[in-house]
Amino acid sequence: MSQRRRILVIEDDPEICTLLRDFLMRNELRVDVDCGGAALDRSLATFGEPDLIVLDIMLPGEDGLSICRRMRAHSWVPIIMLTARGDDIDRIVGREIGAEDYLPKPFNPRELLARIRAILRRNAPTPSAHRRFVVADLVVDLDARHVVDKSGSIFELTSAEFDLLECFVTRSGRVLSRDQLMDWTRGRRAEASDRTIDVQLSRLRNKLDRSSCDGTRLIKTVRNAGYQLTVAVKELC
Amino acid sequence: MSQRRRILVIEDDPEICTLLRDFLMRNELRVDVDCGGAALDRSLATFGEPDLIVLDIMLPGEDGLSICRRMRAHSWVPIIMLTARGDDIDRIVGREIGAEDYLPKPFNPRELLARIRAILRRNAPTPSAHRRFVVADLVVDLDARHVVDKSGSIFELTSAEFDLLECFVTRSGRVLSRDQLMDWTRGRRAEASDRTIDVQLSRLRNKLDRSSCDGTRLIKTVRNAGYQLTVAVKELC
DNA sequence: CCTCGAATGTAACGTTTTGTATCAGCCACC
DNA sequence: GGTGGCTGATACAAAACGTTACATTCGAGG
Repeated sequence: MSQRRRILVIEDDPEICTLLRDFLMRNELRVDVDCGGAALDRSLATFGEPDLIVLDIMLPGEDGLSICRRMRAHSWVPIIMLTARGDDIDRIVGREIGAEDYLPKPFNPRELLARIRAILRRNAPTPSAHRRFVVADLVVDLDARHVVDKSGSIFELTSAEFDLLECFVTRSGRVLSRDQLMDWTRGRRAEASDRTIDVQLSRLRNKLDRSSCDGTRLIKTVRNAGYQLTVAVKELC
Repeated sequence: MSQRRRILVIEDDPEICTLLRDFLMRNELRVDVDCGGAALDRSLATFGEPDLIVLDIMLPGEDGLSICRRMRAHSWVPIIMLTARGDDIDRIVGREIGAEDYLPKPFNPRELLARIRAILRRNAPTPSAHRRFVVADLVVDLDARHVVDKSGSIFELTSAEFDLLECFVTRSGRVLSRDQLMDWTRGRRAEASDRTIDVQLSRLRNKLDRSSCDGTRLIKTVRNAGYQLTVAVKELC
């Protein structure tokens, strides 16, 4: 993907804002985050239409539904609404509002990413291939959500394990704290105790190190800081 | 989606109205819903003839039969009548009334869609091809509502199974929640228990994975979120 | 109208995945 | 060597999910 697609996020909760901006930017998307309908208009005037808009339904001032309807009068930029449980979904994705998709809060950032990618792919001139990464002698396929080992045999991880691995692969080299991993894999539904990440990581290590030949640990512990993927990651095109 | 066909629905039950509008719009059709003969005349005057009319036979005021007969005096727009059990079908589709097709209430929205598609195809300026998608080594034909495997042999799915598959194929890559799948396959008559989707999906997986060679599951589970089709989907033209 | 069989929904049970608690080992520091 | 904070591993219970069996519905064909 030579040219990064631009996503505009309209959201008033600063915590979700940073979470989304970080998460999406690490995933090859250009992201503008702003709050409220006025900001949207300003952004459109300055930068033109983005490739996709993520729009919270509950905003101070003009609400998301109204903004969406207003957009639809003159534009068909795909819009994903962040809804609350109980919102009238049919109306939102129907003709009256005209959103392209919706996502009930609280949501997993990965799920939002999947929806964004799906919509972008649908609107793309050429259907884009899977995003795949080489890690040591393994190949991690983020769209198929599996790992291929040196012998070529496919290797399934559980949902949580793969989420973790995805964090490391797309942020190769960085030390990731437990809090960050928690945020990125669960999107701040984080009620789980801190040690949960440790256990998941232990299970992930078990599977990875068993299938990757050389005895070294791919994911290293950084005491008092978190974990770190210590091998180079190369993206396949 | 170069040109959406326009459907006009004349129906007085508001529940069926919203149901049909939502369901049909999600299936690439432009839909106007209105109630009663006067509304029909108004709509014709404003927007011109639609590509097809869905007409309830029981309406307050002028009934569907009369409206249909009146239309036939000057127009051959295809009309599908929604009939009650016991209505005289021969008369309705016969020369006297002249409807193109009929559907007894209560009906499955999907069945209505199939009939609409059939008629639109029949009346299409160019005999339009089936909408077909390649999924792994299978070909999914949305209009024939069947699957063709690599060996070329046709592969029937049950109605509900195909509905599910259609959701995934037309929304490739997205994580689809159970609620969404419920909405899309039944048009918000969702009285069924949550686990129904699981069972249907299990049955679908059985058939798909048995006929698609490579051992991996085409549809993966995303814990706490739903299901996801994890292979690239290419549309055939 | 009745019967039959396929398709579907529901409930129950088995399996996998996940979160938490617990204990043992490690390291830094005293 | 002892201590306390941190981490790894394991066990176990709870939750989510998969699958099967059975009841129900629906439609075809007599």
